[in-house]
Amino acid sequence: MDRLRNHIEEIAELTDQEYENVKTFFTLRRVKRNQYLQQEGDLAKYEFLVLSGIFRMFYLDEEGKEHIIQFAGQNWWMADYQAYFNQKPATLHILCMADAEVLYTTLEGRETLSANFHKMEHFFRVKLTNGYVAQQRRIVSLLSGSPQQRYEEFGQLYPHLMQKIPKKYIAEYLGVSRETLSRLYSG
Amino acid sequence: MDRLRNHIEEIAELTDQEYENVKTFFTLRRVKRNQYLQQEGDLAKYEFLVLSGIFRMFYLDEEGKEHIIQFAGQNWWMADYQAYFNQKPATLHILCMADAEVLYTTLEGRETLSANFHKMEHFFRVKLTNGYVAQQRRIVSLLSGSPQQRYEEFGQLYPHLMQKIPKKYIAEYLGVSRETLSRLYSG
DNA sequence: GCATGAGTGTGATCCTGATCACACTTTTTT
DNA sequence: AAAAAAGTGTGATCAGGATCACACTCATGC
Repeated sequence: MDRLRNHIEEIAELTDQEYENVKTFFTLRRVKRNQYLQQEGDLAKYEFLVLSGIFRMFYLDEEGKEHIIQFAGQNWWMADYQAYFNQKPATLHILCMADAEVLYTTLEGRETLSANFHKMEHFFRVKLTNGYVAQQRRIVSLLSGSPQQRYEEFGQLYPHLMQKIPKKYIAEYLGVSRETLSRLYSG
Repeated sequence: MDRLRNHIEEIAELTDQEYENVKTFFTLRRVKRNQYLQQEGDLAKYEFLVLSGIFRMFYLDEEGKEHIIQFAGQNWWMADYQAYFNQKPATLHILCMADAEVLYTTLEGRETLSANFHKMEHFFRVKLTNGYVAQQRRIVSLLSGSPQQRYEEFGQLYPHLMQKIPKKYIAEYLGVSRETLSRLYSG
């Protein structure tokens, strides 16, 4: 279970003792394909670090259409953060797309770790920074790019996801119908 | 110039001595309407905390069309963070829309403050958290909302900006033409 | 205070991408 | 191995919103 340690130490080195303490805040959970990690309406009590497998997090609109906010593969963190940070019911679903293992923690865990270990606060800040930048880039892409451009950009940023994930869902991530996406390369 | 202190202390209390040190990392700059704080191609050396005035940050596409990533009013932080964190040339423009005062700092400033003061790392983490949540919400809105819904949501979230900012730019923020936006309420 | 430019409303037309429909393939499940 | 379900390609049609054009109002800067 040192995968957690390796992951953290990409950003912040921990002593053995520190790590022993840190790891008590995380719990392992195995999830099978098509299981929900969270559904709309559930209290967003946890956030997840994906150790293996793939997830998608999406908003289900009034017409029952999915809009994918995020995919998450190995070493990605994932939560409906709006709900999580306010400890409110989630508005997003998190669904497993390939058998997975995740570590989960609570908001209290995150905040306690941040308060007790400057290193962990640093770790979370850096992670958040990266996430913020990725989202800013995505907003630019959604506002200004054609479906074509968005698709190509996705392929460049996430080549591994491109292979593993059905085009259908990539379309939902890009905000384009699957038919239109299909015509981008077959047409 | 205690506006900085007040702003920080909404999240982290500082001793006088700490604050004296912290403030040396910030510099004040006055900016007039229609001045650029940053243009595409400039090294993204600074990030900005707006003390007064209003800015817009936008991407200028190949056809010369603006796509607004963010507005920033009092107490908002703003930068082309993708460029800033990598110390690369900016791809976004930052333009003053109403006479303003800003404090600016450098990436080195941010990182030094974070390393030297756990409190400041906390401050930045909390700020980033809020920004991350706001962006996640915006992505949901862009993916799933009609222009109508996006417009209403904007009005609810930012009533003050709604009043002060020409509709034209709100349209650019929402990813809708100004004509379409106009017809949403006049039609 | 006048002139220029910026912002806005509104009609007419166009076009990109959504939707609908269906056939075919591949993967999962039992 | 068969059956069900999920994913994909592609044609036909539709529609939401973009674009173009122009008139009018309101700031703003000289």
